[in-house]
Amino acid sequence: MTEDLKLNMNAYLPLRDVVFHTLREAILRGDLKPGERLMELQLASQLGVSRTPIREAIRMLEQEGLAVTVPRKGAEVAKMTEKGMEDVLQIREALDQLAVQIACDKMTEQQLQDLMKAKKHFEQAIEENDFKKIIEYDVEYHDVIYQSTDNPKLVNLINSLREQVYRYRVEYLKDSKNYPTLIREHEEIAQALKRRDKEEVTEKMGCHIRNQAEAVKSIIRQQ
Amino acid sequence: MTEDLKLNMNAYLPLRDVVFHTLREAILRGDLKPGERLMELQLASQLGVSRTPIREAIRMLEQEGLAVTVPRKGAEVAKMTEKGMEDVLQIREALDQLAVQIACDKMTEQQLQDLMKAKKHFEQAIEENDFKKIIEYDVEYHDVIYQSTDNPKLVNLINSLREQVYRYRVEYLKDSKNYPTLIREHEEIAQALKRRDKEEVTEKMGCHIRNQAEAVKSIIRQQ
DNA sequence: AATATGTATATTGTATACATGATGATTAAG
DNA sequence: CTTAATCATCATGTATACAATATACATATT
Repeated sequence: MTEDLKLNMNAYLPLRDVVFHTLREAILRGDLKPGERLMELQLASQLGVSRTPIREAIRMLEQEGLAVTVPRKGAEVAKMTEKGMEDVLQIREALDQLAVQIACDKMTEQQLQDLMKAKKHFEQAIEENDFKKIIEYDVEYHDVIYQSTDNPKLVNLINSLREQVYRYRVEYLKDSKNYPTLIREHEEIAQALKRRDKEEVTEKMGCHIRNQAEAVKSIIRQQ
Repeated sequence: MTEDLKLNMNAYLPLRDVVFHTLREAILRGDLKPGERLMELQLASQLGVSRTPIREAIRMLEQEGLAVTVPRKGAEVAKMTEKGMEDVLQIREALDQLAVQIACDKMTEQQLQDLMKAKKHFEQAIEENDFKKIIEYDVEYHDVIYQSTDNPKLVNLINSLREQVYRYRVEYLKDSKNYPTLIREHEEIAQALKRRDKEEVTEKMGCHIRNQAEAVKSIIRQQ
């Protein structure tokens, strides 16, 4: 709550959208922590806008699953239980597997190259121990796969599920003992995609998600 | 637009929620048609509330995928293209298959009985040609399966996908030549669930969704 | 005739005022 | 000292007022 949130006013966008993106980022970064209250007046004065765009942004966060509001009590940043995380990752496993299966059919040569590039950058970032880049290229690696499905609704859905894991997964990516596994899994998935081997890639993606699930759940338990 | 929308004021809920549910129902019933504009002032006067709850409800509809807004132009009921429907149903196939797979493990005897009951009611409604009940028990049949997964996030997700198909699927359910197939598929799925045969139930559910996909797509083409 | 420009009007965007309900502290009763 | 009641305060819920922008139509200019 002590953060000084700032708006990116450059865009010619309704304030509600700017506020929405600002709050969303703050939640994903962990600046706004799970359970923290989202008080309209306070946010309004911090961001220098009125309550109206704040309220509308909160409605949007709500539907994204990033905020929860109790009528006449107010909104707070959504908390994630271990069970909730299990539920989310169960869905993500299915959708990520769907994504790679489609990718086997639709991925272009260009996209395969982009995938290899993201993979390589990810490995370099790990060597350099550049935490920010590790996250960035991990996200990009998966993005290439999602984009190749040519199904925007699937991409949106997975992204909104990813957001819910994101806040906790950061800890997982900070722990260097996980790196060898991650590199290997990315390699295996990429190779299977190159061979367009649906069965193999489905299996490997399943492992990849399930490993994350275990790690993230143990992080939640620690809290 | 000529409809007289009415609010269910009985509930002790913020107006935005009441408005949200009202508009959502109107969209799903087809009273508000795809592409129809959602004008704040007009809706506000029709529903007898101010613009504020209308606006917040629209933000919620937006995130549900039932409305689309262009900044400074306004909101309209989301239109669904054939490609969009394909995309949605591709996701639904994966998630409905996930649901029945989980159901194989978790479904209780009670839930199996509820499933058979919904199936029987569905068949009766078809015999009586009671269109409203046909829809009602088709929804209930699938709901029993979803509930048995014990994964509320999955249930929510599938429901929001279902809504997007709903408006078009109604035509499919009106066409009596589809009934024998539907009855058979429900029977097959129920039997496979009873035997807790994951492979079989996955396959049957896939067929069920893909058949719907074809039908709904042809309905969209006709428009 | 075609394009550009101006103006009116309708609609959305934003701020603010007022109403209502929740929360917590204080006080009175037991 | 405990408990219940009351009230003050604060946050949310809702309505309305005002500002900014888009749209359509009329008019002018080339």
